[in-house]
Amino acid sequence: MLRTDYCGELGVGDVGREVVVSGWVDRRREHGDHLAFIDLRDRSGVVQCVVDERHDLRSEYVVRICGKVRPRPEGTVNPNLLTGEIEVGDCTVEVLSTAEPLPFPLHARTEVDENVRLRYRYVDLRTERLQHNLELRAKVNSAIRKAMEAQRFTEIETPMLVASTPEGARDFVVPARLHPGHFYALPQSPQIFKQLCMVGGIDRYYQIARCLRDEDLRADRQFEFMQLDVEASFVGQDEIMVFISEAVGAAVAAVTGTVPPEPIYMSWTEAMERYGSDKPDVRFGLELVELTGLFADTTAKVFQVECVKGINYTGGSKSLGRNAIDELTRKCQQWGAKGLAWFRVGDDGALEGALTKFMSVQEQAALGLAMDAKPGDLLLLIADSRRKARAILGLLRLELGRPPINEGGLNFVWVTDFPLFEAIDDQGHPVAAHHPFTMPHLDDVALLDGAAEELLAVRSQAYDLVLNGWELGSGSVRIHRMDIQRAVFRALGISDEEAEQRFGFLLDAFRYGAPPHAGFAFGIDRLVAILAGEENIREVIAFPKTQSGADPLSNSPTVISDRHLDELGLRIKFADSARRLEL
RNA sequence: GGUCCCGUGGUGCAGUUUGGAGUGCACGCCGGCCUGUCAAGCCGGAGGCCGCGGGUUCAAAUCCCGUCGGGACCGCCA
Repeated sequence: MLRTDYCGELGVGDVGREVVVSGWVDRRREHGDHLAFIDLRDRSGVVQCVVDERHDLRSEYVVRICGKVRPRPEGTVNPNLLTGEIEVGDCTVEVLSTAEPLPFPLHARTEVDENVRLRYRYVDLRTERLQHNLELRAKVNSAIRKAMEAQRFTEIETPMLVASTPEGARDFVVPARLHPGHFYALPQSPQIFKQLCMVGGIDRYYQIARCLRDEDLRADRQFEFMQLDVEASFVGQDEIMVFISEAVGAAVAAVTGTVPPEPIYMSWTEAMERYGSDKPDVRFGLELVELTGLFADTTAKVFQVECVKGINYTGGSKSLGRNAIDELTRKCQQWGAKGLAWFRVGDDGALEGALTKFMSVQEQAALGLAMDAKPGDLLLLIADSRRKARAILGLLRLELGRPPINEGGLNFVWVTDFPLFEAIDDQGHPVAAHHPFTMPHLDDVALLDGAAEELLAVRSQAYDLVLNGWELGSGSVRIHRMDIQRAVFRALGISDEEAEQRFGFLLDAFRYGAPPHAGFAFGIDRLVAILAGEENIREVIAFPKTQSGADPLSNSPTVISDRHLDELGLRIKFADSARRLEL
């Protein structure tokens, strides 16, 4: 027998038992020929085994140890170890597998280079950090499934090889061998299929679905990611938010043991005005202050713009020197600002800054009052279009005050009343904020035939769930009435023919009895990362890719042979030297 | 497409500002000693294309240009 018990689960209750434990040699402490302590590690933890005879045991050897559990002698109990009250004595050791020294230490007291960690991911997976994170992830998945099933949702699997759609993110594409010159796409999300499920009478669909988007990677974005994907018939926004809150609450409870605090509800406009972001991080202040009215009659040219907003960086006048402020200015410019207007608040409460000479005394006083300026504060202002001023101050706010992801508890925010269209493009057509099947607010449907500016005022029945400043997911009530769908397409500048071509099969389906329906999807990697206190979703994914989309472990992506290409009817247009070298 | 940070024995770092022999620290590794340790201890030892290429210089880890790799971010992600 290879094992009777897990190492980390042995305790005083096992004293006297003959046990067999197997695992990796975590640490060894040898005292000559007749005494050695072996910390044996498996997924459950570590137990000390006392070996009385000589063995050539090295770190990370895989061994099987038979022995008898006994209490540790007086004075040798280790309170730092879960199994520290006992040890396994009278051990016989069998080496199951030897091991070369690891490429990096498992008990790193500092971070190891990520390239090395990924190249030897199978070693990295042995660390307590990743073992814990992956266990946590499994608990989240399990809790979500139970919660969705309890709410009478049915798990449905949708295809991985789907049709490419021009909307949205860049598709990953798969050549169709049986149809030369044709391609499948890997799904960005099961969006259309889950709506078809509603037409199909599934009523409540869910799936923990793999989604793929060929966009640049970030700390919170991988090519592949997992979503809890949900769609339900005969319900609206409020019911969906309850379904999702239940699932997320169950996941949090499964991990932390307590239900999360009630979410905050906030309109999109409020989020943009107060936090400069549609994913507001409400864990800290530094809220944006509206100043446009204050400068209505200003003679200062920089403030004669659509919008002036600012942040009072409390105490910033003392903590930030001129270089630091210049650095902030440079960042704001990189984000698209023309500049950053700033004022120190002097000990007497008066504003000091390059722009004061263009401002009246009244303006300076009103600015100080509006921003609740105290001596030592630093006032940071952006004057620009409303859209830019909000966005840039939103980024500046995070730069100045964002706490680590694991601080401040779990702050869920439902952001509601997103606009249906987020901007007007070069051709004068509005750009859909969510997707073109999103239901407008019924009160705003009449505006759909209006001018471009009116269209931007159309609210949608779309909603996002935000946690500690990360967008967890988004959803919407879908259009199930052809007249409204046509009006939205018309507003988007999509002709009937074009709509038929692009979304024909969905529109066809809607002709045969489509129930009112709504849905949501949220990113499980992000939820797990936040629950694990990780700033980066790579830490909660077993085999992630680097920022350049490569896998140092398996060396993907790779070139493929010419024979392989021929079979698929493909020819490489830009063959670089690397490709020629490898083949 | 763009901005910024990093690259030095297996690992983590210092050294780069102000050029002067691969100079140092901690961990790991190898050998020896050691019967109650637990990040064991003590003694000894091995291990380097300073990411790569070019340039400046009497002389480059150090300065300059390019390039590759990793990371953070902007754009992008309906």
